[in-house]
Formats: sequence, C-alpha cells, structure tokens
Amino acid sequence: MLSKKTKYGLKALAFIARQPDKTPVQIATIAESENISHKFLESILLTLRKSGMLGSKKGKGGGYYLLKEASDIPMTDVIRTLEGPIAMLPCVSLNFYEKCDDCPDEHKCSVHKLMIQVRDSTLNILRHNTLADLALPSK
Amino acid sequence: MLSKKTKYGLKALAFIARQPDKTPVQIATIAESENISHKFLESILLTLRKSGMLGSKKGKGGGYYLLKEASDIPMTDVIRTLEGPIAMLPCVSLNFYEKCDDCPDEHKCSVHKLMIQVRDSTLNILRHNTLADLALPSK
DNA sequence: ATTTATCCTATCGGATTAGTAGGTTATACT
DNA sequence: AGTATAACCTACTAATCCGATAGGATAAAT
Repeated sequence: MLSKKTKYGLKALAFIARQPDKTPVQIATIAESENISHKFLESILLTLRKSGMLGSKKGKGGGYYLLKEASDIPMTDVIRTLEGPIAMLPCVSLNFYEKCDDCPDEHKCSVHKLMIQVRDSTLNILRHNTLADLALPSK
Repeated sequence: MLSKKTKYGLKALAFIARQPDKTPVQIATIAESENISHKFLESILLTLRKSGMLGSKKGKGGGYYLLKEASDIPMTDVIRTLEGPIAMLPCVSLNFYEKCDDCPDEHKCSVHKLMIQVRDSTLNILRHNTLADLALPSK
C-alpha cells in the first residue's frame, strides 16, 4: 500500500504540472484544493524539492514549480523518492536491494521469482506513465 | 512491501505443497528448513488454516496439509489472506475497497486511474500463478 | 499416562505513519 | 526601512502496525 505521503505527493505534483506556464503554486493552494493538511504537504513538497524534482520561490508570489518537463518525470522517480522501493520484497528491488536474512540462495527462492514478475510488470507501467499523463485533465 | 508474515507464509505453503502425498508437515520442520521463528510461523499457519487453505492434525505425526490442489490455489488468495489488499490504494482495491477521505470524486482522480493499471497488471500475474508454480523445485 | 504437536490469547518493544508546533529565512510590496 | 508573505527546518507526538515471544490449553498417537 502506498502511504498517504506518496498519494498526496502525486496529487500535488499533478496539480503543479497543470499550471499553464511554470507559475509557482503555493502550498496553501494545493492543500485547500486537494484536501491535504497544509503542514503535512509542506514536508512532502520539501522532500520533492530536495530530490531535485521541484524548484521553489519564497515570499509573495512564491511557491513550487517543476524543474523539468512533466513528460520527463516518470512515475517511478516520484514513487521511489516518496515511498522507497517499488518491489514487493527488498531482495527483488532494483534501487533498494537488500538480502533476505532467511534465504541462503535467493536464486533458488520461488517467492523471489514470483516477485520479480510482479516487479517487472509494475515497473513497466510506472516507467511509461509520466507526470504529464498524471496531469491530464479528467474527462 | 510484503510483510514478513506474507513472505514466510508463501514459503511455508510452498514447502507444504512439495510433500509427496498430503502428509502433514510440522511447524518445526518448516521453521527449521526455512529459517523462520517457530512461534511466528505458528501464528501464520493458524491464519491460513482458519482461512480454509490448510488442514491440520494434532499429536504425533501431525502437522499441516493442503485442503485443495496446489494448482487450485492462486497467489491472490494467499496474499489477500495474509497481507490484505493487493492494490496500492484502498480506493482501487477489489476486495478491501475504501473511499479516500480527500477525494470528492475518485473517477476524476488521476492517481486512481494510474493505480488501477498497476493493480490490474499485478492481479494478472498473481491470478495466473498458483501454489503449484510456487512449489516447483528450483532449478 | 505420557509424549507430541497444534491451538489460542495476551503481551511487548521497536519502527513507522501521519501529522503538529513553532520558530527562521528569503522575497516582494509599500 | 518595515511589513507581509510564503517557504524552510527541526523537533516532537499520538496512534498504529510489525515481528515476535510467553505460556498454557487441547487433541491425538503410543
């Protein structure tokens, strides 16, 4: 399950990506529109800025804006930044790999094999969906 | 991420499914072979028995055995029993649906749409993999 | 009767989650 | 210069979940 942090982060990014130019959007605007706690959202956007996905501007007329084209930001990037691993087990994670304590040889582990299949199909979708897709107006 | 409960449960089921007849397998045997805490595994197998997946027998020569053919137990069943929802968000879960507090209309939610795609591709794999596949000897 | 092995309830420490509090810093406007 | 604005940053907290443990009750085989 995705944490609320990730869900809110995705919604916020979609909101920011929908801005016409790259006009900065304020936390308060997003928080209100998407029903997210202002303070919680603040910490989420801070994380996204530190990861290099967003830029920010202080003071009046300030806010957050995209540093890249929305179509250049795959969902994998966002989820890995906010949630961590996409895989269902650390031992099949590409970016957050960890060996299982209980597994002497993971190549003989049947659960491992199954989870690689799940990982690959999930990655396939998350890689090909970008923030531009997420930001498309709902029809 | 899958909990250890689920991971251990999957391994244990694969172990049980590998038995020639339907000879009961003892907790201790599985725990030792798969490096799982005896007591923790006990509670996991209890859950699986209560869900109707396993039968059990007490006393000497007792243990756990499958109640159905391994090929009739899809991975979805096991994971839903031990882990709960397969979907990444409650609002796209088929078996554990919950409305999002923050979403006035989930059909207009772009995150929702994305997570439905992920859910469907994951389900596709987990439905077509059964315990029989999981139990195949590692080559 | 004794051993074996599951059954069941209760508890627990540690980690994680979803926030909240409160002040600091940078920018814009007057 | 002074004030308002809005992001920045650190720390804290309440609640929940996870992984595991404790200890006895029950049922079956010998």
